[in-house]
Amino acid sequence: MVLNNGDRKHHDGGFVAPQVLVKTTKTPKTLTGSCGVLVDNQITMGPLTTPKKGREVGSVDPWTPTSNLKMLISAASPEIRNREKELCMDNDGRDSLESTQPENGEESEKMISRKEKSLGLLCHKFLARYPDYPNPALNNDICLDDVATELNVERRRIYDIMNVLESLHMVSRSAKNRYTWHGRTKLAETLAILKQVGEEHQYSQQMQQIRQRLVEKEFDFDGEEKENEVAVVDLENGEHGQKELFFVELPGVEFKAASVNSRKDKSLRVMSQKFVMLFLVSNPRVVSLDVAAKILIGEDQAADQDKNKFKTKVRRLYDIANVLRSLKLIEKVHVAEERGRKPAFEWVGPDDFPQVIDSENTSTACPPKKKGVLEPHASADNCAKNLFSSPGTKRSFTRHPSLIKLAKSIQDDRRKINSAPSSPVKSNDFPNKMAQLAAICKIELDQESANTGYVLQLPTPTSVEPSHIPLQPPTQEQAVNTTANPIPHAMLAAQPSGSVAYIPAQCSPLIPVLLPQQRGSGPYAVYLNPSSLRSNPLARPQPTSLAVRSMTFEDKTGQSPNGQSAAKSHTAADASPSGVKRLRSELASEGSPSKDTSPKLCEILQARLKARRVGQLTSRPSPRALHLDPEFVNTPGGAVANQTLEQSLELLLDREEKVVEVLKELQGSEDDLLVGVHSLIFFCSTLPIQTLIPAGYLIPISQQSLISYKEHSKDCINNIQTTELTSFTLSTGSRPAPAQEITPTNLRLQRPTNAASPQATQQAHRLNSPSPAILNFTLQNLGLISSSSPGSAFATPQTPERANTLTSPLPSPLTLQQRAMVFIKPLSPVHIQQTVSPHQVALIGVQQPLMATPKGSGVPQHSFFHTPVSLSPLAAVVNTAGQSSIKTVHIPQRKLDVTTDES
DNA sequence: AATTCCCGCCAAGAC
DNA sequence: GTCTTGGCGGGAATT
Repeated sequence: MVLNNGDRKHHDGGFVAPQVLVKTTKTPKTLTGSCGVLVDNQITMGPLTTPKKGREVGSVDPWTPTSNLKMLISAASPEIRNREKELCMDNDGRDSLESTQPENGEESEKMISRKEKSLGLLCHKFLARYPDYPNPALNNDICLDDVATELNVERRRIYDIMNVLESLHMVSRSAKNRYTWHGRTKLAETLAILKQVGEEHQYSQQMQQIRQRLVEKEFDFDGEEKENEVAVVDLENGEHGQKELFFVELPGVEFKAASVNSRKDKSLRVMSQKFVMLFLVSNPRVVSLDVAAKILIGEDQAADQDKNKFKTKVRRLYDIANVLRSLKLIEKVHVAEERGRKPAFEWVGPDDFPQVIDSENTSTACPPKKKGVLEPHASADNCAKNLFSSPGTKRSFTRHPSLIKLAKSIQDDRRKINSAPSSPVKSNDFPNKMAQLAAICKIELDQESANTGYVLQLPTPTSVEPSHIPLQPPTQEQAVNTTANPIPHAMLAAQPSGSVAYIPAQCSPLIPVLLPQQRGSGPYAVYLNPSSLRSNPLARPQPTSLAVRSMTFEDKTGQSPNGQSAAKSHTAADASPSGVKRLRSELASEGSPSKDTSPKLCEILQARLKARRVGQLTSRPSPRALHLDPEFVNTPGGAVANQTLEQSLELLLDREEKVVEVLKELQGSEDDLLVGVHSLIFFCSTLPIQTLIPAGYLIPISQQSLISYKEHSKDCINNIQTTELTSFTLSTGSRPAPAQEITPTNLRLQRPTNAASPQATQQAHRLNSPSPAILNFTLQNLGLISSSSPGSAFATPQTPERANTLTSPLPSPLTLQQRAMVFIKPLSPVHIQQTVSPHQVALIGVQQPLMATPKGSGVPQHSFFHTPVSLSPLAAVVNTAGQSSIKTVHIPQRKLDVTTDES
């Protein structure tokens, strides 16, 4: 009886599936999957044929093989039995999904129909298990295995559901095999953001064009027209809307590559978001499948090869739609057309959401799907120049090969991230790496020092030590003082080589953005602080209380902007307080002896990062955070007031001492200071002018959370020391602000806006718990972020100095600042990857407590994001270019994924 | 015939 | 090697 049913798919030719499935008429696939039992009543067809189901089988004999088999199986396997029970129960309950229970052959047969196994139904069942508005205090952990078992489905199906839910931020991945349920708590925000992004992309217009085209196509062929139309759109949008398409066009390889590599990370999620965007921006909230598919594909491509692509896209769209339907966000409808009716979906979900973000602020992202091969270095340079050189210009960077490369790297990272949901505790890794790092750091430091770069003095190679700097989120007031902006800035760290700019975000206090680094370096993390940007565009960021200072590594190339250099030096000097020395001395063990020269934590960190990076050249820190397509944005950085700088320095010094102490403790306990570094702080004094940001998955981070974080930062620090720094938990589960995607095009939108500040301030004042995402983000950033200030770097190749100093004058006013989008991807492990950062970046590592939950931070008020998995949250603040005031960004939390964009 | 979409192969990356 | 994740598309089920 048993037989393997042939697999249906034998791509290769005959591949026989090892798995066993049971396909009985009656039983739905309950047994499949892990159970592995299988039998088919029928012998199936050869390869390529799909096994027939139910009825057909039924025709054979419903009972016989299957039922018997089942019985046997169940007898043998309690697990199976349980499943069956569960199944029944489920059915009973809600939807009358009918039971697939085999008990009756006949009934089962009926029931078994495909519908019963539909993704929508499955999603329904899944949703029924969790409350729409979960109590954050409770454990909202979702274990995929459990769910799959309970729902009696293959895991594969669960992934589909989770990906869609994740795109709406209804769940977030906490670890391998684990997700955290958020329910609809973030839905409104997410939708608001998606709407904005969609608007920015001008999806509605695109849809119009496509519709027209479709109509036209019927009669005449127009390939060219399309392009023209597209071009028009692009002009308006700044192109980002169409970027995807462009990508496709490029080498032509993209597609292939993509298919090969496939798994473009989480494309389903990206698709899901975009699909939702389409609804949100279209006026009659109706979107037909074909139009959606075309937009999602980038329709140009469609021309050719892409029938298949289109079909595949449509399939996926159905998958997504089914989940969305079960979420009651859309409904299936049909649109009448000349030729008949076309399948379409209508949005029935919430229609008005608080407009959290300014449209301008939002950024758009493009999916990085394309992974074209790019030229390595050259492209990187070009990219930097082209992209960043002129802040004002908005071009679609996506097309640039270098961009593609970036996208690719991002994807890779994402993939890694995704695939490896590492457990939260990766601290283990650190030790091993550390040893290498030390050596590497040394070498690199030496080299770098030779090169140029550090504006700050590189104290000593020894500094390599992990600089753990306690993050202190500057209090709001502090932040304000320093920057004059109530809101912290976001900063972006870029690698030396890479181009990066920071973008300020209005929406959320902090928006971390990860940028892919071009060269081996990891992605950049950027935090934007909307308010800060606004407030003082010119002012330079100061190292905030965070005290981390950025260091520039490298940079041979660029020269830092003049102003920056001065400022930098200044800060550097200040920065290195006695505490630093202490650190050094302690750290000295690792590396070269420390000197009196004011070593800075930042330097140390950078060095470390760099070293690490070297060690991990291959594995770049991933820009995990980005889900969406990466896009790049140019943002002019704002300058931060210098005045505040000094003040901030003082604070910094104070904190440094604390940090030092902490570090000491850590060393004592840990092999490596770096180990377990969870939080990073980046300061960017300098402001990068432009930023490239990959757009992707959006994850909102609330300013409030940031704020709250700041408020508590001190406490946290203290706690950290005591608690081992375990959690930097900023994140408390409060609602994050929505993230936006940013596209390069958006950049132009940017405006230096001082006016906005009031809002920002208000927001800042709100207390929100920091979103956990932020923490995660930060962590990621650690590895990812390059200290170099992209903007400045790119914009001004010449700025070696900027890197070092906190201050870097921004050539351009803060244009971008306003909004920041964040895409957060859940990272589980916190690896901090160090990248060489040309610019100043301050990182602070806090040891992660293994498995420690975020809540560790002493801040009671905030409930942590409960993370099922313990991920250590990282907080990072980055300043890149310096000018912008220092704002501290803290990101709580463990996973992230998000990228944001903004315009 | 067209639409819908289940199913599971298989690649990628983490262990 | 195993396991997790998820792209992908054949082709069955439905309409």
